[in-house]
Amino acid sequence: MTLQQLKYIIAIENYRSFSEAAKQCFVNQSTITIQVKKLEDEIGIQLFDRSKTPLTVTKNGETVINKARMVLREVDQMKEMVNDEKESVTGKYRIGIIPTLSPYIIPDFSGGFTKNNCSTILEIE
Amino acid sequence: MTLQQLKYIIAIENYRSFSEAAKQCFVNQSTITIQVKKLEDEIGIQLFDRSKTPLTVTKNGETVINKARMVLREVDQMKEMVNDEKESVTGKYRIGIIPTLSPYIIPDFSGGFTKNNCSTILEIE
DNA sequence: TAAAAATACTCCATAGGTATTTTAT
DNA sequence: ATAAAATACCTATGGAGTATTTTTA
Repeated sequence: MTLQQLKYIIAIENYRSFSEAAKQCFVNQSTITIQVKKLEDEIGIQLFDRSKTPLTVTKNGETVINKARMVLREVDQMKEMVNDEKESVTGKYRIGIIPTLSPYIIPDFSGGFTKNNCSTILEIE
Repeated sequence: MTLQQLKYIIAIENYRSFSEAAKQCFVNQSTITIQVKKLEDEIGIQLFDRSKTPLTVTKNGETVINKARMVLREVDQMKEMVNDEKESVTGKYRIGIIPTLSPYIIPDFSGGFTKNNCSTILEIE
């Protein structure tokens, strides 16, 4: 099972079509066909019923696709959390400055340090 | 990002060692090294600090690994749900039988139909 | 000096592409 | 007849293995 396969089956459910899902995922139709079949083989169930047009999602398919959405949501959250943490710089900073000048030189950091305003500090230092 | 890579980083956190994680994942150490580096490159952060022995997990690493556990948990739940549904057969059944014989032939289905007891019925039919 | 991780290759499994055939409206 | 899915075949990327070198305690 790959995260790509999960994206594919979600797209298929959205568009009720292998061809359309392929377009939306920027791959060709045979890729979708093959990857869906691989996933179906791996978990041992049929996800879609292709005997009609448009295709239908099987009962098991609904279960799997709903969970697939949750999996990909977790992955997205992971990336978001990392990006948030990447921007915030943590640790201790010691700044030496003449008291009279400090209000003019040191900007407002009440919002916390970020890579942007922190690089400024480092340059001052 | 692959589900394998997520399994690798979880194993590393468990054992605080690339080599030991490799053993537990039944791959060799260079595979772990390379896959972790690929993941780190993809999400743009360092997950582990290798400059010490045993290695340490970075702050961002903790975040990612915790989320990785949640992702894999969702995947496991997906498989469980599918297996549960695979065993239960749904739909309507029509059984013809002489009333006098029914208590002797038709077993107890109060627990619902499963592939096991259902195949029995089909043979009777 | 003895571990653990990084590096340099090699191999091959497979994701994805192209072209064509089959199936369903 | 036409659009969609399946199939056959090809290519190339990358996951994993082996061997070796660099680190760290």
